[in-house]
Amino acid sequence: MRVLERNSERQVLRVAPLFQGLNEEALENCIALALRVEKTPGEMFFQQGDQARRFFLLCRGRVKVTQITPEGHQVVARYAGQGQMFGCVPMYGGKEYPATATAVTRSTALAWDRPTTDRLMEQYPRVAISALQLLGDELAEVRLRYQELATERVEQRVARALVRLVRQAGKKVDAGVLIEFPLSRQDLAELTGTTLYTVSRILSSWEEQGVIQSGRRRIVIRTPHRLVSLAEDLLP
Amino acid sequence: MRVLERNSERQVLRVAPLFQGLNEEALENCIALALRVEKTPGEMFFQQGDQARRFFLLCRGRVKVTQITPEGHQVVARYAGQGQMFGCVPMYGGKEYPATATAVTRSTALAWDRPTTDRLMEQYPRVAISALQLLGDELAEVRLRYQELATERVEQRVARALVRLVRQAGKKVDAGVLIEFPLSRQDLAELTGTTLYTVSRILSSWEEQGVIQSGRRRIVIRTPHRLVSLAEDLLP
DNA sequence: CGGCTGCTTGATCGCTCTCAAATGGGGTGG
DNA sequence: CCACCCCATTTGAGAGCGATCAAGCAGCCG
Repeated sequence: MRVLERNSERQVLRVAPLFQGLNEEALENCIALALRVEKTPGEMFFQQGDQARRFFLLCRGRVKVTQITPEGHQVVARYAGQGQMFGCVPMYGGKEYPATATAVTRSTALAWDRPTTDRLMEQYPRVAISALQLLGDELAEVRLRYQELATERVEQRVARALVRLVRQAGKKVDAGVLIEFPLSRQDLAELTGTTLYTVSRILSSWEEQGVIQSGRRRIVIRTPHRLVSLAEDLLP
Repeated sequence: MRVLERNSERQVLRVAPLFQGLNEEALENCIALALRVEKTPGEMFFQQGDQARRFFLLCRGRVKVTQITPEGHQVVARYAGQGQMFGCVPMYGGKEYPATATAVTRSTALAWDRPTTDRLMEQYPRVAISALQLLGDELAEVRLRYQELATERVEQRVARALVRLVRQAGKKVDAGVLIEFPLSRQDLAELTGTTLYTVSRILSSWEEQGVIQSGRRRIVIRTPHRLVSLAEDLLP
């Protein structure tokens, strides 16, 4: 059992972007230096404001990354999936985590502490290069979402968010495509910069039109192409 | 003259975050490999969609980085100042520039093409580390602005934007603090995700209250502390 | 089966966008 | 040096998107 888990983690790391180009020996070395962390839904890997001691790579599950303002407004920065990094502040010298990471499904991650991180990047420059690339991609992603938030209507933003979630966590079921982790209206609202009420109204209207089918913290897209045209703001 | 310019560029590079920790010889080497680019106000270093051949480091002047949506809505990502990088896509392997870079004052930058960039990062790992850090800082900055856009009112966002601009481009004059490059209401609107009309109304109201004094593409903050409390949403 | 938690829906309000028109400052060309 | 024109800005009026508040509903877990 223990060994099986270790092996599946190895599989994830082998294809994780961060470790691309490393040979088996290097990979083994990285794994050996990692700490294994497991969380159940609702548990947190770290909280906003904590000392940033480690960075994480998600092997299994789904992690919600959120930020909260002094006034108590919460926004969802992203949902991280298998093979993605989160809490990567230590890689670039930040002191505190600027966000909270919460498991939304049972999740296991590998974590490296700060000195180990530095050592790895020194020893395997490819890792630093990959990190640079991943950070760049993330920057582009956030910029895009910023632009959308600044210029698009709520309905379109919600559609876009769903399209993205489908791409990274969609699972075919007979009724359509299911987003395979619990996702409330509140979550969607915090992901798109609106309120739970508005999201609820939008989803209700889509349900009437047969675009989706939803339940409590559960969404199935029945006609993905229709959702995409909503996201692109094409008139039906 | 030529030599004087070269020397001032050297000064900028010496303190630029990207090249921190490099010795004189390494610095000279970097300079030697760079291309010098000069632009007058309104000219562009590159446009969104162009092949990303080089990355830039601004030695003098001010550069506006903008993105435009398919529907033609423009947003300002940031204003880069002396010593900052822009167009750094090549550092992390992107193909096209995701934004346009326009000089707002007479500007000179040094630029490195893609192979040179790779070589520099290989030869001087500190540069890669610094780049990682700078990218990380920028990511945090964008995330913050995203959060603000999602949760704050327009007036507060405009106040925050002005506070930031004062910090990075404020110049003491007898009437208060001047933002030392031309900045229109339209620019401010695109920087804060609102319209030129709303910005105009807000600035008019602030002018009435004596917080600022403004003219055409010109803003002086008379009472910076009042602006800060507007940005933090403290009641006066 | 009870209660908690998430969801729906109605009513209302107000911030902000939109469109229209006028104003004015500054630079340019004669 | 002056006049003109362009562009940034101001201001008003109106509409509407989406937030807010208040209730009621329903699935699900213990």
